[in-house]
Amino acid sequence: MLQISCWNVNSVKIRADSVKKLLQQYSPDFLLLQELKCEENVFPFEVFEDLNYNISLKCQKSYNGVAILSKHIIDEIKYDFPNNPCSDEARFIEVASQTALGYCRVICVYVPNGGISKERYDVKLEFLKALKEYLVSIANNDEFLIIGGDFNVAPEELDVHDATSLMDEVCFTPPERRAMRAILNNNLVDLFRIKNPNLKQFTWWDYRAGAYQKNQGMRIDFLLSNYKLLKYFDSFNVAHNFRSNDRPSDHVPIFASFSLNAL
DNA sequence: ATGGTCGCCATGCGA
Repeated sequence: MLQISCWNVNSVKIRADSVKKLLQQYSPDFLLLQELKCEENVFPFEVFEDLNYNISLKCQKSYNGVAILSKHIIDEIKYDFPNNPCSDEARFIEVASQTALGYCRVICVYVPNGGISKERYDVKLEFLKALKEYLVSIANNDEFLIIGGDFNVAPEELDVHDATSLMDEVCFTPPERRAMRAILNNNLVDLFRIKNPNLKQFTWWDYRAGAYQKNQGMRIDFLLSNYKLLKYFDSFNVAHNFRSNDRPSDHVPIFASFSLNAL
């Protein structure tokens, strides 16, 4: 049994108790967090200290920030990938550990939103392209590989509430969708979609305009695996009830479980 | 077409 969870928390300090509850309730082997929004010296280590997770961080003041919390001993750690156009921002962390299934490489990524300006939009496309090149280079290695994160792209019409009205909106423009599909078409599998081919299920709803109440969201958070790990894929869960919490993140946690019995 | 809400940390900016 191997379970991986992924959540854009939109401030780990505000959401620390909620993160702790997730760890206690689900006990994932790995928890991938995005948008920590704090520096390492104010990360709420004390909230998690009795839970026996190894915490790997890439932090940045006020913005971005990614973490991987692991039950397993961290054997390798990387803080960047080749040709990342946002190397000065905290958007990527990678670890590798021995697990019950075997040696497993885990990547946590926070793709730029790209909605601020044309320049940032172009940087987003470059980021996705460089990330794809990196993932292609490692996907067929003889080890398990899982990538999770907030990709800020909804690749298909089924991944948004209203494809017609969103066609020119950032996160759903054709170039972004092509860049995302290029990642999904290169030896990696969109674990939610392979399990739910026709299900309209979102992972993010805007705080504004009652978007959650109207279920006007997008599926922009993903867990992807290589084919070596896909063989053991068991189940996928979107914890959409987290969006009803007091002071929710605008994203909800997602979970993928793998088991030797899945074969 | 506009503005709606959060979280950063003290003000507008990013999402």
